[in-house]
Amino acid sequence: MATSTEENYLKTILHLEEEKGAAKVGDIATELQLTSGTVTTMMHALSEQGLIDYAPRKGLKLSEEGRLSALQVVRRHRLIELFLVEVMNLDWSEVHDEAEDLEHVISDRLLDRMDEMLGRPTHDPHGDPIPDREGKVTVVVSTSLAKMEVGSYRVVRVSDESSDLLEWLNQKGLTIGQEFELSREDRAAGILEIRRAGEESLQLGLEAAEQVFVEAI
Amino acid sequence: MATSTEENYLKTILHLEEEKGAAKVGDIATELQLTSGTVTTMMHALSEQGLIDYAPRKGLKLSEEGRLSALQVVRRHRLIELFLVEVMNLDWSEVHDEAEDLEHVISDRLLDRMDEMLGRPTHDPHGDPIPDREGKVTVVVSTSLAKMEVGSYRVVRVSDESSDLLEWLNQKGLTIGQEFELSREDRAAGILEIRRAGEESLQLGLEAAEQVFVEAI
DNA sequence: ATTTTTATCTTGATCAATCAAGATAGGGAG
DNA sequence: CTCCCTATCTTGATTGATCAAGATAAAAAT
Repeated sequence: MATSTEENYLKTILHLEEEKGAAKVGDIATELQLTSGTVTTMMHALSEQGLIDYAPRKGLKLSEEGRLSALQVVRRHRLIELFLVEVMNLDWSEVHDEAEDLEHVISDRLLDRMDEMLGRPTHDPHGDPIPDREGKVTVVVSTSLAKMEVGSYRVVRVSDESSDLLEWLNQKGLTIGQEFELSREDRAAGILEIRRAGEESLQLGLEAAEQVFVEAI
Repeated sequence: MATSTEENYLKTILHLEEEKGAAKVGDIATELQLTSGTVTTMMHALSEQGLIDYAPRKGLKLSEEGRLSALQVVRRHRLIELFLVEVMNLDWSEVHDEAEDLEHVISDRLLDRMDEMLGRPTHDPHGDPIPDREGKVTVVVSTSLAKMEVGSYRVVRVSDESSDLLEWLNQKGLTIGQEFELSREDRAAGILEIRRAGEESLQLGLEAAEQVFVEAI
């Protein structure tokens, strides 16, 4: 139905709606690295197909149908990422781009095989929830490490935007589920210190900590 | 480099060159279900890129570079098919279309993981050879069952053109490596009879037998 | 040698996705 | 209330892939 270009627009709109409450033409353009004129054109096309409610200059939002389509794309993306990590033994830092391409091409049949093989998982390698076939998502409650005070925490999610960060975290063993102690927060210097039993303590910049989401334990 | 459309043209040209000695504009058009005008246009583009040697109205053939590109696409296609059968447990009758899409999208990194996981295989699920990274292929000597006389044979390759036939063969256990006896050839009626120890005998039309390649044992 | 056939080529048009450049509307500044 | 800024929109052009219809050349038939 939707072309892969359209799928990418839908995914971006969903992302922006979750991130900032609403998606604006300019933000979509920035995220997809396109000019706003191009985005405007596509908004008409998506509106035509009933995938978004669009009132020129007033705003736009995903229709129920559009939201479901977007969630299916997200589902494909995250299942593929998990498959690449679990089955193909790729690193969590290198699966995003691959999934970005595969998500538009994989058949429902193959996707279901992956899903089955992985035991109908609910979360991808970065801790993001995998929508089920009906588009339902299990919400993860977590707060950015950057906002936390000294105490004990568990990593529940890491933003997959920066593969450099993912690589570093992986190397340091700070993966999903990992428990640690936030032993020092030096806000002035913008540095957090992390400790784990039997490991050297780690220093982490606030920038990076923004991307790591944890729950208290 | 080449778009996936171009990759499909290259693959088709390679296929026709192997099949009939040379690829003609009209045959490419038939195989890809396009008009010959469209193909002519693409011939200019491929020629421009040095992927084929093209003399309008006189003929065309893959250049060395084009042949290597085509072989890489074939390699991707066949490795993916084998992966889908061996790892994802899909049936050999349903992997062709999936591979057709995936072959243009999968990264070299992921492809190599598959290759490694499968133990650097040399043949796909239909018995077709998988070109190596340099484009070298291990040729399989085999003759169509349709041309054979009464005797003992082993299945070494099956054309993957008809998924119906593949399904039927699979159901009857006539898979790659299977040994059997051609017990009767009734050319007039266009029917062959096949026997295997402890199995009921099978009747196979010449049409179908054309697609099954065997070696004498 | 002339005609006919048929494959191949060319041309003009279309569709999706895009950009650059210029037009416009709506919200805030004065 | 008027002006201006900025986000959004419109327009005209481009690129890749395609088709339909008509032109042409090479081969085959007479």
